[in-house]
Amino acid sequence: MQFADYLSRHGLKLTRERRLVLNEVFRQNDHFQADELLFRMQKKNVRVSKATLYRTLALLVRAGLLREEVFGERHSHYEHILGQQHHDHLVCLACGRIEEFRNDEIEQAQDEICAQHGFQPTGHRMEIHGYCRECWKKKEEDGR
Amino acid sequence: MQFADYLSRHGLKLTRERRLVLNEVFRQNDHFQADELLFRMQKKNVRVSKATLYRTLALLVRAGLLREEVFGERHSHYEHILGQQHHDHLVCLACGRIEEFRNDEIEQAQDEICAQHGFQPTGHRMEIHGYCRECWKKKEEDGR
DNA sequence: CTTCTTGCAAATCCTTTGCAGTTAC
DNA sequence: GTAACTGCAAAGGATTTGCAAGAAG
Repeated sequence: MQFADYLSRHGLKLTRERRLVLNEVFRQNDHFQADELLFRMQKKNVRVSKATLYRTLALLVRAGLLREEVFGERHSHYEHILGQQHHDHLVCLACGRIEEFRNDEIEQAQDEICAQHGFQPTGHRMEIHGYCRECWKKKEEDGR
Repeated sequence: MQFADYLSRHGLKLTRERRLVLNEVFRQNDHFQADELLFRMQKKNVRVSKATLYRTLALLVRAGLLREEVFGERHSHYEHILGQQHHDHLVCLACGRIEEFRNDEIEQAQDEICAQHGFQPTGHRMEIHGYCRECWKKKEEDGR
């Protein structure tokens, strides 16, 4: 298991709590926040402390199994990496929903920009903020 | 003055403190953080409380004079809008320096994506993370 | 004069840390 | 065994808020 490997390679231990968190993380199908995950675990009577949850999420990020995103808010969102390819995000300002997209032109243009600036990229983040179809419709109907 | 207009249109007052903050904000040539600004003002013996500073920055954002950016960290960065056109950012992970760029292909591709998703954009953020020329060179020289 | 503002300190939100007891290897 | 881990509660950083006193219009 990738996580187990990462842990042993670094002299760390695979504990009951880490297994529980890992399990729940990979049960999520999209973006989630730390306290959401904790809440879901508590509902199932899976007890892990907040401290351990945060510590384990950080570990999963370092192990390359989880991606951390900050969407212009003060808390992090996470999404797991399960054979997923890179993508970017549309963030709805009304309902908070996050849609994903991927566009090769943008990816290419980025490489060019980096080359022009002598910049060595390690990653990027791109978000488009606005209103999703439903929320925009609602806004229009409310007479703006 | 744009800010004065905004204030009176909204029944708000142009106070000494707001003038002081506005002044300092437009003296910055690039990205800054709230506490940096406060520190600079304190050095000049321009006294404004932290609370008022934050309240005024929020006001300037609402008035459309200031742009708030969150660069994957937990605190905001700001930059004023002074006849500046829209641009995106290259963020160096080693020295924290922020370079700006603009690319029309990317802007266009974004419009297409929004159209495809029925998404009504209000703005976007794009950051490329990595190492600037100098920091990359240093890294290479250090034997990686 | 009335409403909006200010500064202060306390509160908030999310996250991290110190520590004493507990567990994986 | 012993180094790494856990939960707790307290600390942390950035930002926000309640309130009584002070200015703007």
